[in-house]
Amino acid sequence: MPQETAAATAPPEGVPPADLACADCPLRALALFQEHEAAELELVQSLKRRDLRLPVGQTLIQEGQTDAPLYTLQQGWAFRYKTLSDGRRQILNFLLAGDFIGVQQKMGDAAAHGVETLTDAVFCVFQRDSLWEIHRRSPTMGFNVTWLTAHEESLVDDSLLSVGRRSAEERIATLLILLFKRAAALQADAGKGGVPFPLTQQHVADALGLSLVHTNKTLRKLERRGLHHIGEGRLYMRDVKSLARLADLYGDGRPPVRPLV
Amino acid sequence: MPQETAAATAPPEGVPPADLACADCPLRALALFQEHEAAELELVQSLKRRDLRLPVGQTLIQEGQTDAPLYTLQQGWAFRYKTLSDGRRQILNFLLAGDFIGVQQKMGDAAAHGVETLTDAVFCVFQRDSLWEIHRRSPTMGFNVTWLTAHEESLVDDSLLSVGRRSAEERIATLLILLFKRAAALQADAGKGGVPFPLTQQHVADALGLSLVHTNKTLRKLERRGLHHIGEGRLYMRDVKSLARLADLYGDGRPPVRPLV
DNA sequence: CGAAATGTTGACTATATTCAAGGCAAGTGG
DNA sequence: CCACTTGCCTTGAATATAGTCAACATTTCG
Repeated sequence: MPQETAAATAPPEGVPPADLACADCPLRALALFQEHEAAELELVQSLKRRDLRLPVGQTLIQEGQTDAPLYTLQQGWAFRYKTLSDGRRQILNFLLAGDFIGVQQKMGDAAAHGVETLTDAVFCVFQRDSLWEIHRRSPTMGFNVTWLTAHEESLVDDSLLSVGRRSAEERIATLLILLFKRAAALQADAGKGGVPFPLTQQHVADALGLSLVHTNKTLRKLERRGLHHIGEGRLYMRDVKSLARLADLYGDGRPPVRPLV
Repeated sequence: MPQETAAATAPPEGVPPADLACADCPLRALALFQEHEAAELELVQSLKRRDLRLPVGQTLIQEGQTDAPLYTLQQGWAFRYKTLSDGRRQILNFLLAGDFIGVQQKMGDAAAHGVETLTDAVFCVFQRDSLWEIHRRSPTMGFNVTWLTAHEESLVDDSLLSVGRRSAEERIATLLILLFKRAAALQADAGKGGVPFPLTQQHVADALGLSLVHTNKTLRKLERRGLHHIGEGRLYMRDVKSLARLADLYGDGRPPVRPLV
């Protein structure tokens, strides 16, 4: 991925918006995404305000924020999270390229969750009322938004099953498999040479409802058993079968072809 | 609630469909639900196939089922769940009157979760392609479906926070408060005399990712402390403040006014 | 009235947390 | 260039929360 060594120094946004037209969005070339009609692309294009570039570790949406716009994650990784007042944090799900962000805090409501970047990232920004405009002007795209929302819910469902009913080993195995599959679907080589893995162990712990220490020990155990390897910010699957058995996951698990807003 | 002693004996469906018109649906009288235009009601009416009555403990949608229709829960309680192959079960969320069911298993996909009744219940049945028809024929109702889906996701988000980061006591307190608020919003008296509580301790355990025994002990502890009382299938709040402090919940938490499909 | 489901409690065990300490790599500033 | 800090990873030991096992009480229901 020719990710520019983009100024981790440049503070908030910077960079002139050499925003690509939606029709030329490189994501659309991927088999993961549906083809959309010209009219639909024009609609999306007309609602898009600009690109937003954020460095690693920045907050895109603050918990409790009231006026957040809508975004599509165009490049990079991020995550949604909630925290308790004493600081305990739960990561709700990870966001990869193509994920649509902000449907939850509908109406003038406060965002019930925060969003933070895991890598340098680029977002397409839509104004707040675009959600309604999409439905009004294109039933198809409206349907797609519903689809994306339902799909994201099913990811959270999966996490809840993990956190509620799987052991630490099983949770880790599940997370590695699911993230690998999602990341691989965004690459041409389908993950032969590993996939990017920008999470720290703290992120893994916060996503799985485990402590940092226990996460570390479990991760090492699986790695020593030869099930996977993490290094230099990449994840390599060494024994998918064993991981899948641990995770109790079946099917090819290839992410379904999906719309892109 | 004039719930007929409906034949728990009558096996699957039985009962002639004395189906009420959507416009006369008693739910619409509640302040919890938005007012809808006549055209919207007609649309919903035209897509509705029939009423479905199920007794307690019946499966509405089986995990992995492929052809499930859409439903609106009209009366009674139910829940969504997932299981691992060795039987461990996680309840994803509870369904109360007005909840829309089945958006997740979009397309010809298999349902990723099951749905089971907690009480005798009545569902409005919509044919499979209604989801698209709703979007096509009414942007407003399409938007509403997106809203409902996003809203349900935010309930699952809340559960995930609980199960991932709250202690057993805190989880129970959170569940009691949230369920109480939802149930109270469906009653005229807003829960002064308690609300129905059809869950067994096993359901509570499965929703919170706890064992049955530990759930029992924690529930008893809170009850002995005078925070709540459960009896004869009803839940009474005795000390909402203490519960809310335990749960780390703020705001009036009154459920938002919502659309009804 | 007996069977089955649900609720309750105590004793024991285990998984996961907390505490503590140290290593390594990268970035910062003198 | 080199101390120094900071963030992330790693490990061992002590502790605690929650799980498992077992038994019995209570309620529901056929």
